Amino acid sequence: MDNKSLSENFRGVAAVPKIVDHDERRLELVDATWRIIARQGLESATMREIATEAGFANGALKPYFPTKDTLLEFAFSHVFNRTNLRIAEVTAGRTGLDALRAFCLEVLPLDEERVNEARIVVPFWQKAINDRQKAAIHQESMAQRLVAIRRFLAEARDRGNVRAAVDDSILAGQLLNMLLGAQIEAALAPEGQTDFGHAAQLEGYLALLERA
Amino acid sequence: MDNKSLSENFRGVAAVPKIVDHDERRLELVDATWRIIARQGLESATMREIATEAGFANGALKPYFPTKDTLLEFAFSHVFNRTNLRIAEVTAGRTGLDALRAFCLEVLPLDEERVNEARIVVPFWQKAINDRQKAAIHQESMAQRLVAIRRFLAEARDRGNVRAAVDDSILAGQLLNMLLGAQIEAALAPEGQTDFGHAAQLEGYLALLERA
DNA sequence: GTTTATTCTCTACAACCATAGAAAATAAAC
DNA sequence: GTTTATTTTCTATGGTTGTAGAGAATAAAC
Repeated sequence: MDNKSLSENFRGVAAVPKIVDHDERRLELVDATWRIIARQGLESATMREIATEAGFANGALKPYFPTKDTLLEFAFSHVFNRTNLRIAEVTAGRTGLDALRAFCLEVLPLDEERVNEARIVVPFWQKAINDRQKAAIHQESMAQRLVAIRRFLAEARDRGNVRAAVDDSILAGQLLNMLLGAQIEAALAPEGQTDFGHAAQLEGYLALLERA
Repeated sequence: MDNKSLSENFRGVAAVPKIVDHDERRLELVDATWRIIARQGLESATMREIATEAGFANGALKPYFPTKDTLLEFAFSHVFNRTNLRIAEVTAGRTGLDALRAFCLEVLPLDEERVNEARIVVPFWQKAINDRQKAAIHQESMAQRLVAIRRFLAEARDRGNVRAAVDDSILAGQLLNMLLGAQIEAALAPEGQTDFGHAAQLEGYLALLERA
């Protein structure tokens, strides 16, 4: 009853009026949640506030998310998935250092949208510290990114573009942590600031890989 | 009346009984807060819980911290100060890469105490996103650390131990972000895990600096 | 023991929260 | 218009929180 899927909603046989696409509505609600957290912080993301932001009254959320925790988990997952999709798009067709650069430029908080993403992710981390399920969401994404980075590094090494005398898995960990740190810096910066020198840090790091 | 300082408390002249050292009590309360956040997370750090953890009843905190926000801000500042003091101790008498290594090893979450510190810092970041005053605490500490890192790098360069063709201020930013990222990884890891390969990442990074 | 200033406990309160569910509104099908 | 299943509003409830303040407990000084 709760997890109505797309196909169930569009049953054209029975003469039953059904207007809302549940999956789509869930995304709408997640989007409203996202906006509130980015604008006013996690503590303002109450069920009432989310409902209002999405244009509904208090109780309208329950048919789509049975509890607040369900909603938040879905929302956080969605942000990670969206970023991962963007990464996949941007790195498609690229290899080696070129792909690695595109990957990092897509994750770094270089514009307002990704600074907002950082403002979502940091509250998520706080929740994940004491919630194994949320921590797993993070760890899966990170593991996935580590694999991608290592693949790009291996390609770059084959081509002679990476000569660093340091193991690739260590380099990948360094880079991933740099990206996480950049998100913290961006999330804590005063409203409106978008340049933190992160692009230069990335180029500098790639230069280190080539020369050493 | 609220901000009684050490000196005011120890007035030996008037015949007034006064038992509690207010400054010391504040530290006790901050310590209790610290333990709760490390053990159960920020959301469990209610005034009641903190009072109980410190061995008092609900209302006993108010004479020492007028509001919860005052307490939290003091607590977070204290964690930063403690870390900065440890850094100062450990780097005293060292210079160059040697000092840089000691600095990083002191910040990285390499043992349970510093993993707990990470579990304090991440919730702090979440609060700081929408609180300019708390964000300033973070930014000051980071600025201070950046200066220290740059000094060590300059010393190492003078000695020929750093040959990277990348500006020192960029290197410092990279390293600081790596350290922040490491704290996130540690804070989100399952209870008890203390090895994340961060020490190897540090050695790898220092190797990059020497060779490039 | 009495006095006295301080410290702490305890109860109370108003605000806010997530959640539940009854009732109203809605819109397709006939 | 009527029926019908769905969607949404609205009100209520139980729990938790930060904060306030009266009173009890405490311990030094005499």
